[in-house]
Amino acid sequence: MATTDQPHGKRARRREQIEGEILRVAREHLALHGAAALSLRAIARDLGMVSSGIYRYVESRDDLLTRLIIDSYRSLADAVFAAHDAVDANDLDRRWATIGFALRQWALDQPHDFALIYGSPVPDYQAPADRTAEAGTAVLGLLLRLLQDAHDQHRLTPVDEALDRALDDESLDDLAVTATALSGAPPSDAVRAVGPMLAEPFFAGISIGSAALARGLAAWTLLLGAVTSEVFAQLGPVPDADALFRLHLDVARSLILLPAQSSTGLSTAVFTA
Amino acid sequence: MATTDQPHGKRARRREQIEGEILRVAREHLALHGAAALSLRAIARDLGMVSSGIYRYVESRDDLLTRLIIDSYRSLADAVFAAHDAVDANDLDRRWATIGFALRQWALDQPHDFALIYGSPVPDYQAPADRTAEAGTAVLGLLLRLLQDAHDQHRLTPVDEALDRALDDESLDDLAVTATALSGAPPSDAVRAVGPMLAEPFFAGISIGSAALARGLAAWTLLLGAVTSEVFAQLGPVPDADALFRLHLDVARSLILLPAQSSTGLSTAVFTA
DNA sequence: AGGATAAGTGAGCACCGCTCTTGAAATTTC
DNA sequence: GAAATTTCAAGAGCGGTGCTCACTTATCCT
Repeated sequence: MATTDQPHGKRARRREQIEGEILRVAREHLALHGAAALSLRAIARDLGMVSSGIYRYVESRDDLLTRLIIDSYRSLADAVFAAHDAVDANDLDRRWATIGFALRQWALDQPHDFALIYGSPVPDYQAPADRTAEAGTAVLGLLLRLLQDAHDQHRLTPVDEALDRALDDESLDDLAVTATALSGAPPSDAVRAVGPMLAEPFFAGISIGSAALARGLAAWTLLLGAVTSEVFAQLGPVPDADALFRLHLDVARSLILLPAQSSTGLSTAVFTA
Repeated sequence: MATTDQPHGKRARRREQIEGEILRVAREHLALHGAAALSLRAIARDLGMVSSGIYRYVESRDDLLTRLIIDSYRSLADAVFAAHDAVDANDLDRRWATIGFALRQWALDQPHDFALIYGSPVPDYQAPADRTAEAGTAVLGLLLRLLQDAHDQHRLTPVDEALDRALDDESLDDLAVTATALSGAPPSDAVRAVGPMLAEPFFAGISIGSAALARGLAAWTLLLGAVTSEVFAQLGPVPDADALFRLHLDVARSLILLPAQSSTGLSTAVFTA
């Protein structure tokens, strides 16, 4: 009965290194030519190994894509969290703006990575949710925390606003199923209700009511739509993309945050300087 | 000097027919397997011609893709216009809801077509704007007309709302360049300012001010983001996707339309029945 | 009728994902 | 330490792809 479960000899070390190199070269190719042009043979060639050799490390092309997707989610989450955590936690407007700008900048810096996770799903297969869910929800979880803090500071856009009146009760009830706030509801129900993408850890301690969470989702959708529109150039060449994005970001902010007493337009002004 | 410019013999007729069949089969394959799996050889095989023969009719794979993109834009525009034009022109809320639901239904019915035009751009190349611009802007033009009508009926969400206050003057000026309303500006400037996607014919007779147009763009972005989110399953499996979409649609509506006196929630109620 | 033009054919190039066999190396077991 | 076992590199090969080219045949135009 040896104590070592996993091997650790020179072979294992070498394997780990090669796996890392494969992922590194794959990310290079992805950044240069996009996911569609990603070729296992080309990666193997770059690494000086024979084409079939790469299948010792990668199960299939889809498998490699899945790893890249997870990696991209992590990269995005790291960028957004780093930016967000460097901001005064009490400045809700700035936190929202920071999340938005960090997401946008990350997407513009590595458009192929963005396309990988928020563009059209690859060919037939769709990323196995069980491998991408955890990494994919991080940013959304951050938004939830922001909503919770806004709730605690009484800065949430109130429910009786115009846009909520337009939602009749039935719709709101439906939403309570779809995007339930889960105030007090056990996390297991959360997973069932909103699906694996919005899973357990992010709903812990969140209690903001279904309407607020619904508007949070709308803000998120608008933010993501704005970034998508810009990265994919859906409106053609836009002269002042910055201004357009600031508009979208501010509209989205207005869906969740009441304007602070002192500063209006702060979230944009901060980044205009 | 013959009077006929284009040939019309039995050869031309046959060519026209074959071109149509190629597009038809291509659309079949697209619907079944998606754009990434589209193969010229397979199409040629289905048509009983030898693989190289298809290059007499199609310049390249990208060329066929471009035709499919244009076709998809047309198909989408047809669907949205047909639904929209069957609605009372004075009922602005219902017109907006109809546009949104028609877009969503079209996207859900043919997700691969939707991915083709609103998903990640194909491999390296991006669709030549000069061939896709006209078809691509139709729906956006419809939204502009709706905004203009709202303006004329004094139903536009006013400029001094909270979300506009947040936009400082500088931002609004930037936007006036980006998404200028072009009140009175010559169409040639319009093309230069907003790019080929928002080209001449759609700005004829539009005079709603830059702020309203900016909010119109935000509404459009949110709508498109909502459809993208659903078609690409970006939030994972959502139990009540209908309710979530109605929420997004209503939030987007609130960005451009003041609630009518009599009916709140009408736009959703209409389609809930 | 005859030359120009267009369409169909098949071979071929370079690439792709992926599988299988074979021999060498590293590791584990005895 | 030697044998058995697992892991890996390498190569050949299958069927698929986009695309080109030379060649024949059919249609068109004068």
